[in-house]
Amino acid sequence: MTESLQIQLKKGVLEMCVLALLSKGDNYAYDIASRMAEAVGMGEGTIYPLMRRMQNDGLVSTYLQESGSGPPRKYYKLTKSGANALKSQVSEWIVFETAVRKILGDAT
Amino acid sequence: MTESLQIQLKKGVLEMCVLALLSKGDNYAYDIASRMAEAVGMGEGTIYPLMRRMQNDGLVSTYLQESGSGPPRKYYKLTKSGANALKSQVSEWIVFETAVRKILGDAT
DNA sequence: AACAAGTACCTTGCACGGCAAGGTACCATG
DNA sequence: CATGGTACCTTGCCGTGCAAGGTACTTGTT
Repeated sequence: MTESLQIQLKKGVLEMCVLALLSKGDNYAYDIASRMAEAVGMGEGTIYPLMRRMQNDGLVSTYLQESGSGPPRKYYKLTKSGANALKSQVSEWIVFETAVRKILGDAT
Repeated sequence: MTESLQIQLKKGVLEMCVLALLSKGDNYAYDIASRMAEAVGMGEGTIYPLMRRMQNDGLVSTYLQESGSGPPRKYYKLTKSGANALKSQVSEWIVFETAVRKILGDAT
């Protein structure tokens, strides 16, 4: 029950984090998943539906590239609309985080 | 689609916030909902299932009290287990928030 | 040649929890 | 007696992360 907090916390934030990662350079899902797994414990099964959604929403575009080790990688690249989404999501995040901090108050 | 971010963000955090509010004094659902609605846009329909869950989990206990205006209020009071849950959730939150901040990096 | 292990892609079914909308009932004011 | 505020609660829906499973290519080991 307690560990479900972390699961729930991720919801909504993961997309923003992926956008932020991509803003620093194109990347492919498997690598994104690895980084996110380390940072916030994201599972691999999460990334592919997420990337698909983001592509459908026009936030990213894709291209294939050979890798030398394993199957070809599908790279994701931020679109302008994706960059805008990142900006607005970051500001929403900050508002939210500030509100939470205020509620927690001295409980920290 | 963008507004779903805020919805998703709330998941998991609301329980912690309610615990934090209760740590400052007993309160009843309707008032908690009003405060949370102002702070993070929580809907009223969210609070009752949440309080029920928290009671089932032994995080809060309840008692009734007349109100003079409307039906009697059902006050919620933090249990020891609830106070412990608050502490651990807050530290999880801080870890999480730090991780997110790190990923966002200079995107802020 | 055969096999495991690593990389990299993807899908299916499930569980959780917030929300909108709706409903009940009590009290005061007009 | 009707309106509006307080305060309780339920139902059904939807989004999304997860675990588990599956494919296929490459490299290293036996």
